[in-house]
Amino acid sequence: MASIKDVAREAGVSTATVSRMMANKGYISEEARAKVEAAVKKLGYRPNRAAQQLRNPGSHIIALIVSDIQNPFFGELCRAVETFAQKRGFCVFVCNTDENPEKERRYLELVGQEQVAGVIISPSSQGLAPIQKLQQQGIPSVMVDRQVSSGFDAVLGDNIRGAHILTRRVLKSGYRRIAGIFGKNSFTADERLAGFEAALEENDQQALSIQRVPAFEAEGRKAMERLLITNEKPDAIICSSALIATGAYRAIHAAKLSIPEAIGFACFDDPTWATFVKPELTVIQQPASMIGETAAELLMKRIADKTRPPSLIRLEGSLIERGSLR
Amino acid sequence: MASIKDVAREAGVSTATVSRMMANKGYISEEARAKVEAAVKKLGYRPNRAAQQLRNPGSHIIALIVSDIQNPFFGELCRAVETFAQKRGFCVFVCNTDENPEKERRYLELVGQEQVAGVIISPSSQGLAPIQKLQQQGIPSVMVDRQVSSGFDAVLGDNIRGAHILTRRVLKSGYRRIAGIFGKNSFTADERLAGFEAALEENDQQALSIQRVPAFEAEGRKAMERLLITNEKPDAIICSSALIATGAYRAIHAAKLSIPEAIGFACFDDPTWATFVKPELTVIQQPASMIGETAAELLMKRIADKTRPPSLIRLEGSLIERGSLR
DNA sequence: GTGAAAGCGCTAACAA
DNA sequence: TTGTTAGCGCTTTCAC
Repeated sequence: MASIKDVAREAGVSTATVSRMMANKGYISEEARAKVEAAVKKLGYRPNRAAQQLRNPGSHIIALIVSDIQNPFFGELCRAVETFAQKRGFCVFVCNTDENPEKERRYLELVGQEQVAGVIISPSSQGLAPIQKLQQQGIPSVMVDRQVSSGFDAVLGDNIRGAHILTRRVLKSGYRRIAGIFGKNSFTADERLAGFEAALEENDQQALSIQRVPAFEAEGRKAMERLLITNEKPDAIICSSALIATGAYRAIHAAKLSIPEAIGFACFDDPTWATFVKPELTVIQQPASMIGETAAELLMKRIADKTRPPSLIRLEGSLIERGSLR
Repeated sequence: MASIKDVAREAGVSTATVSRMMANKGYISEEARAKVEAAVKKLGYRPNRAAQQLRNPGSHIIALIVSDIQNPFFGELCRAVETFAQKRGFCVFVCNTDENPEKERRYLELVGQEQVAGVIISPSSQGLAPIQKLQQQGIPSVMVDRQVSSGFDAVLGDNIRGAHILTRRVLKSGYRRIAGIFGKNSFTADERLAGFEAALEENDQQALSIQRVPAFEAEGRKAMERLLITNEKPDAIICSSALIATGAYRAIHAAKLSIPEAIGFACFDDPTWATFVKPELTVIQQPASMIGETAAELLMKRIADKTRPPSLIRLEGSLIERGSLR
């Protein structure tokens, strides 16, 4: 790999001139410029980033650390972040932690070393310490989807309100034996559960049953099956995520229960299959793109001004009424 | 940020000793080790990657450049690559090009500068030049899902054979007016089309109609609608991807055509909704995880030995027979 | 408008 | 076992 010295020699100028020319800084005679350009081309010279970074730390890279790259929510979020960042001249590196705190720690450390301009992260519950370290290094960061501590920038879905709205909608249809299947060890599931219970309480109701399970399809199915063999069966179900809903729906289907008559069904997220089943599913759609874009924008602001006070932004999802509730 | 000098001074040793200690190289007395460790902790010292990289180029990062991070196929592939790479002590940065050759060029250049250990890429059709540049820089790379040129490592789905199998299956059911809706400007769609036509020809048939459209749901729907208003309607449809199939299926549904009697339906990919519709969809499932893992493994091999001859690996998908064909 | 030279933080000979 | 030193490739004064 040709270095700046090689170019300087080839062009018959000093390295300083080459450097100035590469960075478009300072004065350069047309003659020198032409010579350097020719040499650069001839040698296929590309400045060494490591050396540049050693001299002037910083980069135009944003790290986006997500907990599950296969989750369509994060897919949509990634895309939104990317699009916004590109517009501002930043590139995005996406890292997948698989909800694994150890991987998360590794990636956080890695991006710290790589001197990224900022990081957007959906932190695991144990993620506070590494993020604080990031702050200490002076690397701007914003959390998305989950908040592990206040005092940092964060962009979240309004889970409580979303659950509240969805639950009220279920009640409005006259369902009274309402069961919920919610994720376990999950920030969003906790919030959604809180909204669910609050809405119930405000209407002097209480949940028939609340199942908390790992957010996998199989678990959603098992939970639903459990619900279906009890003496007092639920007449409506709320699921806290698409994966859980997928399993729960299959169980209902297998039991040949008619929706919405025998049982009402509603969930968070809006998977493709929601409009393929009959009746179609009533859901709270998460504003994933909006969250991503907002987070990217917030990060840019913090990069520009590290002293601004942290903001917490809540973005509302929308209730999409289809036919799975009476 | 504390530097190695600060640590050396604090510990009362030379920078060389600190360096050796950080890298676990060479001999260090217990005493020195303890002093350095204390100083490191006290100062919160972290080696500067840029400086390290300047001295010893290279990293343990793999770049995974995908054309559409929202596509579940790539989601699954990412995860597989990640899992394999982590096992070998590598981290993965995922970049999303959105099928945009300009973004692709930028990312390829970026990861070249960042001196990643290797790159796995699903290249756009214009992606040859930047990849060759990568090779010149000596950065190992392997292509997945698409091949833009031979002479490089590549791991691909066996699209031709997959389409061949699927088409034969359609023929076996006695369908004879078979139409195909295939992606446009797409390597995989081209291959699938070739397999489709070959299978037809081998059975002395020919396609009733071949639609080539951008791979979006709306386009799939429009193509299907077009097919449905012709005089001679197809009695079976093959779609080259999930997104196209989604739209096509909606059009069939809207037209109240019964599957598989009035019209047979089959497609590539295995979206969640494939088992939510009745009858469930017969599909060719792509071996996304397998492709990802194989690509990661191949990349490791090339990193270890840059002179090995390039391999081209074709991985078969599996025909999943459900009820959408007679 | 240009060049000489110092130095970013680190590592690897080599000498002690 | 440890320290001294040179230098990785680049940018940036500062003097010419």
